[in-house]
Amino acid sequence: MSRWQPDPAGRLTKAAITLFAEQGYEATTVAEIAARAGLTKRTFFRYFSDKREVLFSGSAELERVWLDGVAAAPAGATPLGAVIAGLGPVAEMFTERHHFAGVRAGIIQANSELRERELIKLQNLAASIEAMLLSRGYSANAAVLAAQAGVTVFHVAFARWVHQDDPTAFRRLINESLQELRSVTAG
Amino acid sequence: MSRWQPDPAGRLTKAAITLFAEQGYEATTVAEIAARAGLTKRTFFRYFSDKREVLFSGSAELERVWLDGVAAAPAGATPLGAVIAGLGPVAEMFTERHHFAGVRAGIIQANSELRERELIKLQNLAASIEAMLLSRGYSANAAVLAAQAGVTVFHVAFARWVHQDDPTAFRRLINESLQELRSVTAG
DNA sequence: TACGGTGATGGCACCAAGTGACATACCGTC
DNA sequence: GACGGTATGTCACTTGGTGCCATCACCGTA
Repeated sequence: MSRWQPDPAGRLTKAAITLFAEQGYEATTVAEIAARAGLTKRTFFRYFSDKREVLFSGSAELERVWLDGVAAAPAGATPLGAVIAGLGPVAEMFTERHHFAGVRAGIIQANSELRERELIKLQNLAASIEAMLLSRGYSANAAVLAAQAGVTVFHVAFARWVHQDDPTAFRRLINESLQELRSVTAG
Repeated sequence: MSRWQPDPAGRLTKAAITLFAEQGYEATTVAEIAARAGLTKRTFFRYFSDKREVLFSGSAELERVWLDGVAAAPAGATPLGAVIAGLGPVAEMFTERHHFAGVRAGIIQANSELRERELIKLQNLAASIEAMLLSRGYSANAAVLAAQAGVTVFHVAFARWVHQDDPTAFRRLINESLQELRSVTAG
């Protein structure tokens, strides 16, 4: 029996999602997750700073893809235009993960601690986007609001996307949310 | 020495804020807060569901005042117009509490757990506002986005308000944030 | 004054999250 | 086959949070 099995973080994540889906987040202990992955509680906390974080390791990839997309937007774009343009690659990335995203979203929605963590991830994302917009030369005020508005559009569209069947609908839902935000703020 | 001193929740809140400001949130234990208020850890958790909640008991009042303000908006108002109109009474309410709000905001900003709790309070607020907008007859799509946009405007304005000197500037900052959101989403 | 009922508080045992210190196993290299 | 670095395990400990029951203060009543 080898102590050194490959991809410990991946095994822990898989074990955690299985157990959370089966018996709920609160009813699952870290020791249980670790045991299922053939590891110990102490090792779990070497890979994830806390119990919730095991569900959010993917947020780094979301941030990277989105920021790259914003950076690649045409120079003449409006600030919100650049943020929304960055969601193109994001929508592609999520298309293949519709089922997983649904399972994960179900787990998160069922627990308030996990919803808190999701919100702060989105807020950190907004802060990164804001910094990116500043580096593109937009004003500080425009950067704050465009980043917040963009994250709101993403959040609303994402919630709708996981609750319906077509995995390829994400881009359309983003455009719809954007138009709704525009019509609500117009005037 | 009477066991029954008045306003236990208020004493716990005051003790908590003092200790958090002095030595930080993490370095303060619940037992310490309770002892300072002349109570025990067990009693603390009878008044607050967890350690963070001691800083957020005021959010119920914010929600009540804001919702009442939305309900009192003229019938012909746009959804976002009604939400922003509801911020009038909110701005009045906060004006007298500028110093306290600043101390509290400093504590919250210094700790990521507390920022998480603040974000979910805002999100719950948005959900309540959304329900209120639905009851006023707006469409579901408009209600979601107007509630989100209104909370974003409040959040941005609040953050600016606690970082400057004039306690009466809240209403002006709300209007500025709203205009910035409008100009960012225009087009 | 005595009495009993009600509700708030204290005390205790307990579980789970999270951390620090140290021991131990694996892996490559020489 | 010895060696050093890195990942893992073990153990002890603190703290947040909860269930259970005892205890105390208050209040009405006789």
